[in-house]
Amino acid sequence: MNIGEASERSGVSAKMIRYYESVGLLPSAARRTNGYRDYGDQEVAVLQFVRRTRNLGFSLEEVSTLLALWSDKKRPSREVKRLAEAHIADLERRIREMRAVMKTLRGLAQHCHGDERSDCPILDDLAAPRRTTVRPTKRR
Amino acid sequence: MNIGEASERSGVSAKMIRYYESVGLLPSAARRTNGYRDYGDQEVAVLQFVRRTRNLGFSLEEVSTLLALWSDKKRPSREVKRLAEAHIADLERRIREMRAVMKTLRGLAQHCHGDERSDCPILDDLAAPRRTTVRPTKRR
DNA sequence: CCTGCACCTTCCCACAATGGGAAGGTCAAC
DNA sequence: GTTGACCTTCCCATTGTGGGAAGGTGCAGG
Repeated sequence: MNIGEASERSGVSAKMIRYYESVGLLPSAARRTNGYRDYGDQEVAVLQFVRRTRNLGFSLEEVSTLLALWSDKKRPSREVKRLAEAHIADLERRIREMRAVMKTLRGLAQHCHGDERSDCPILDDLAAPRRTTVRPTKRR
Repeated sequence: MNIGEASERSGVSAKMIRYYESVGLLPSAARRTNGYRDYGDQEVAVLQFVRRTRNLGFSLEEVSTLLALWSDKKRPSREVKRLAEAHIADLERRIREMRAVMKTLRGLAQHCHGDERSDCPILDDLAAPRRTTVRPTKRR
């Protein structure tokens, strides 16, 4: 089947399928005589795997690792689990950070009238924080 | 003072200070006769405002708006509050999404032995999900 | 006076992952 | 044969940040 149909079946855009191939996440697709890429059910299954893994927030780097583990029938499941748990820990860390930011923002917004008046504790605090503000954190 | 000192005092890297200027977030800095940028306490205060606002996760676009509101003494505080609350809502949405993903991942990881054995429900599920998986969501 | 070092300048490159779009080839249906 | 829906590759933009090159400046010590 053509890339369009593979895209539709897998839920991965044609653009991304070509991109994944170009960066080596996927093997080079078979080509027809006219130069068109040619996909089978096997390839669509891989694309779906990629899409689902991406949907869970894994980076392409991690997807690549998971694809390798997937095709390695003898891999210890430990490795997969470790990857999943590292990802969970990462999500937890990011949520904690976002929560801290929210807390600060809520505190600020609470004291802001939010009406016609011009005095605004939010801006005042951004200009010179009264240590209720969260500390900077590594971004990712 | 030179850009290096302004950077140190504000916590914004020299690289970023130049970048912010280049994209119009900040006005062009004054220059010495030798071409070096020259900063005063005023400018450092602005840089600190930017850094703090960035630390709260606002985009440069939003920082720009907040800077404008900050310098407009007559703005209604409503506008600032609205921006802050929109940002809070955005954080909430993203946290909800990440939580859903975490739930899925925890469920998968739980059923994976994580030892020498090779069978792994995580990979199995990525290959063909048994509808405990989160649905795709708009990324941002 | 020269040298070295720390600073400054601009400019280009890279990242991660995705979309937009141009210029051109192909194929099927009408 | 033309039209329209595909496909191909290639380049550009995004967001925000850092790395690094090539070259100018300024000061301190010899």
